[in-house]
Amino acid sequence: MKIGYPCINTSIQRTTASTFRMASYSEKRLINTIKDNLNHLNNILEYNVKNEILFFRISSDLIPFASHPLCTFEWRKFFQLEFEQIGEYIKKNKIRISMHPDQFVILNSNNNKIIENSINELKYHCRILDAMYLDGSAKIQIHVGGVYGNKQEAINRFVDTYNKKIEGSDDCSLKKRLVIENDDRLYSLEDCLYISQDTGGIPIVFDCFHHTCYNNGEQLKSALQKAMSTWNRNKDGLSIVDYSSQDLGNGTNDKIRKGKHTGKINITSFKQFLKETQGLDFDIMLEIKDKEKSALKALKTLRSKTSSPISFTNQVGL
DNA sequence: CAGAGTCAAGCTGCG
DNA sequence: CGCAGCTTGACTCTG
Repeated sequence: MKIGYPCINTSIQRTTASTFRMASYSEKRLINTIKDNLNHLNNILEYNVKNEILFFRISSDLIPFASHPLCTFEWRKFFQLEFEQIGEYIKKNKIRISMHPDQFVILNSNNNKIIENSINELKYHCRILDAMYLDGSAKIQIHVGGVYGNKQEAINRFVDTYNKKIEGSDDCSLKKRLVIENDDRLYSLEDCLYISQDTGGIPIVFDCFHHTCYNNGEQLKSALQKAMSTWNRNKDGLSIVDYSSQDLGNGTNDKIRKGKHTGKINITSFKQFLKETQGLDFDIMLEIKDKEKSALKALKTLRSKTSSPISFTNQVGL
């Protein structure tokens, strides 16, 4: 079991800008930004290894405008050496890597142009992981998409796009990396399981918090086991679980939307989660605003659990 | 230099 | 109908 956090490290000072506006686009600016971003990624990974955080989600902003027609620069070729070095570091330290494209990636859109743009964006994510020569355990996770007034049709469109348009060639390993995640309003775990079957087994990232927002009455552990059954441990690595909890606000504002992520980890809830899922092994991505701070706390909690007389079968580093 | 306005991209539910 | 929310505010202009 590894514990990780997404995209940003709040403890590492950064002086350079990580992205820029389209109006400021130039090849020179692009190259400089990518250089800084790769350097910064390297610093984060070193921080993580030093602190034994061995799971990390790489930001989709690593290469600004990568899937935009405006960007014709061959960044993969230009930075091949840097990508390989980072990849070596990742493999040497057995770091788990994932990516999560943003909300604009919609494979079940009823507009072909949006599907095309989405696939280009997915290919961009895939090229990063391929450039680092990471295996199939380095995943790209997306949501199923919109409902458009008819869920069954929307699901069918997702399956159709996946089966016909997602490549699985050596050149682009997208199919072996792509995984779906249950969301908090539209596609439940049950919907995802249905899609997994129809796609010949796309793995499901179990988002624990989303599951509490939207479910079909399954208990946590059995729900998690169902999601885990869609993963092939040899090809896909350990199952990934997204963990967060509800933002309860500061007491003065009780209108916080259901589904909003919390600012920092609640250790009592986290312990409860570990207790309820005892006996299962998976990697946990903490979707929590204070990032590495919560990851450090969670790791400490996990360690104290594993070394306590009440033996947990979850073990760090497996 | 601080604060406000704006930023490539989609969809949904709320007020 | 505008806006917040989504994995994350950051960049850039104005005064």
